[in-house]
Amino acid sequence: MPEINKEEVVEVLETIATLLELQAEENPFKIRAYTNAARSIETWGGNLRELAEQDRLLEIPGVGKAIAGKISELVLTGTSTFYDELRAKFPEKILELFSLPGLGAKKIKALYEKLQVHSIADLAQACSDGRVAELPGFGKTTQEKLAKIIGDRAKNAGSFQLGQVASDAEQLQNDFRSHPAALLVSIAGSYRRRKEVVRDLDFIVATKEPETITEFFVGHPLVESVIARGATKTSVRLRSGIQADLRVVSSAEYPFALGYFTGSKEHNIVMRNRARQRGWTLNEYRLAPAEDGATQKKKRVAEKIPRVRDETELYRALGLDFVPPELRENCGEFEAAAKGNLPRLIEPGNLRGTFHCHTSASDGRNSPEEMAAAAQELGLQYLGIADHSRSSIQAGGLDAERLRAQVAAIKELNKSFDGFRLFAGVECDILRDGSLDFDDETLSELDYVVASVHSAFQLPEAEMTERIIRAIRHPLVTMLAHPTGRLLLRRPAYAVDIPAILDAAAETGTWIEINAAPKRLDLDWRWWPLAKSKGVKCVINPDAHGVEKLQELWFGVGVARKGWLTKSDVVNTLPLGKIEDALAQKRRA
DNA sequence: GCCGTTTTCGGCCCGACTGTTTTCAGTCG
Repeated sequence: MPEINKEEVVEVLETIATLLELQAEENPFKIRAYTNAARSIETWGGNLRELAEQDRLLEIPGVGKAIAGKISELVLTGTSTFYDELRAKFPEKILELFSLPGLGAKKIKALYEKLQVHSIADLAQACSDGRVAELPGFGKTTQEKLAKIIGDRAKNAGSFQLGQVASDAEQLQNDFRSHPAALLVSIAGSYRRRKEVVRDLDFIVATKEPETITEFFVGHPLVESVIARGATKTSVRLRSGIQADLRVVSSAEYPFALGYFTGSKEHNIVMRNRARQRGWTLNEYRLAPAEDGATQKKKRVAEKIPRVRDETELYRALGLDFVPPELRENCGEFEAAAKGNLPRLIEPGNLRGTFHCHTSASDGRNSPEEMAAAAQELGLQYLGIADHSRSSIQAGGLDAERLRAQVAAIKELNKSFDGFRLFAGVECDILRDGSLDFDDETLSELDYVVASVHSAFQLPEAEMTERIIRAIRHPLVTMLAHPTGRLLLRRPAYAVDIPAILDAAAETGTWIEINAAPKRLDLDWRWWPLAKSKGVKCVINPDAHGVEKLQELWFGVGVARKGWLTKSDVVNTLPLGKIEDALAQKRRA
């Protein structure tokens, strides 16, 4: 029987929603119910299989009797009759049409039914034949646009790692802030929420001269072409390929626009509902009295609308503490904010050191001296050197002899520092059977050991989980690096039972890494609330292969914040003296 | 199909922009 994981369940539910849209006369709220359930499960920390076996799927918000039945069938039998039947009604490749901007269910339905368009390839052909322009609701412009999008598709894959677009985002934000007509400036959207992958950049600017600001935006050197330009909203394509949207608003509208366009969509829906409960309506410009009959029918007297000058006052108006953007995913932030229980999230300035860094001894570019100097410039008190072990041949992994030489060199270097220390470690491969790449004698000469998987990614989940847990249980292993091995937008996570990994880490006091390299950001933020509840400690590491990469720690802090972590959840916020104690204690345990 | 500090029925967030129309549907966020 095939194992179905959570991601696959989410995908099935999303696909059901998409296909239902293509069905004639389908209830739109039924479609939304499937989407809601998918989103809800995506962020649910529990184990679906366990829940299904105990008949407790209804505990997941947004999952009712019908959807619970489908999930249950999926996780217990590996298939869903409803899903399979739905899939069979439509051509296999029709789903790929949804990835084209400007095409939604209605238009795809028309293309499919009237032109027998079954795939992107079919659509490209229909465009070049001129058949698309003849469809009602379509036209020559649409046809040309679609043809161009299909042509550009390879170039603009559409999704970007946060780190790929950070420099564009920060530069545009800074340039807006330097503009004399810009009164208030912020980046919004998923970038502000520190999502690991973003599809566009959103900028909110308060100004009395919208035209001036828009003109400045479309003329910015980073801009390649203008997609749409209106009085309040302008969209452009940047040279890097990402789309950037600008909203110009008044100062009074700014906090509402900033909140609205920071999202997430799910967060905004709850915000609007809270406004409605108070007899108000919330949009991207203001809080206003609700005009609709619903409120009157319910004979509710609307509360007086308080003054809102910034986001904090907006949250306060709705009975909430200010919610940091990273937490705005409707994953429990409302319950906490209503009760005053939001955590004080870790900040970049809290980090005192970091552990997982490479040098030119393996596949890094700088020497330990250079890495140490860069770390001190960032204000860190310690840095751990953890080059690859011998099995990582592709990365120039060290054998025991070279490792000993490096340890000796680091000891020597440490004599030259004042108030700073290099730790000698290794990124030790976890071999296929869960054993480590060095013997205990070699490992015990180090200050710490980072264990990680670099081979045999295709193992079945149970075997992979057992392999990693064996390494976690090894008394000389200090921390587990990039626990799922994913490369964002390139390679999926290997199959592994993360809750089981977290249990083993909690039991042995082994730290779990947030790998801050933008291509990894692993362990994912969605797992950290569960990890924290189990008492697992986090370590934020840059996996730096050069001095400039140490700054990527910033992305790791974003993940930690998104995972609700505070300073005390992250071990490398400890100052030098205390981290030395913590390392020694782990060895004794 | 889901949900309920007012509801087990009757709701379900809402506005901008585009391209097609000649007053609006579709898409997007």
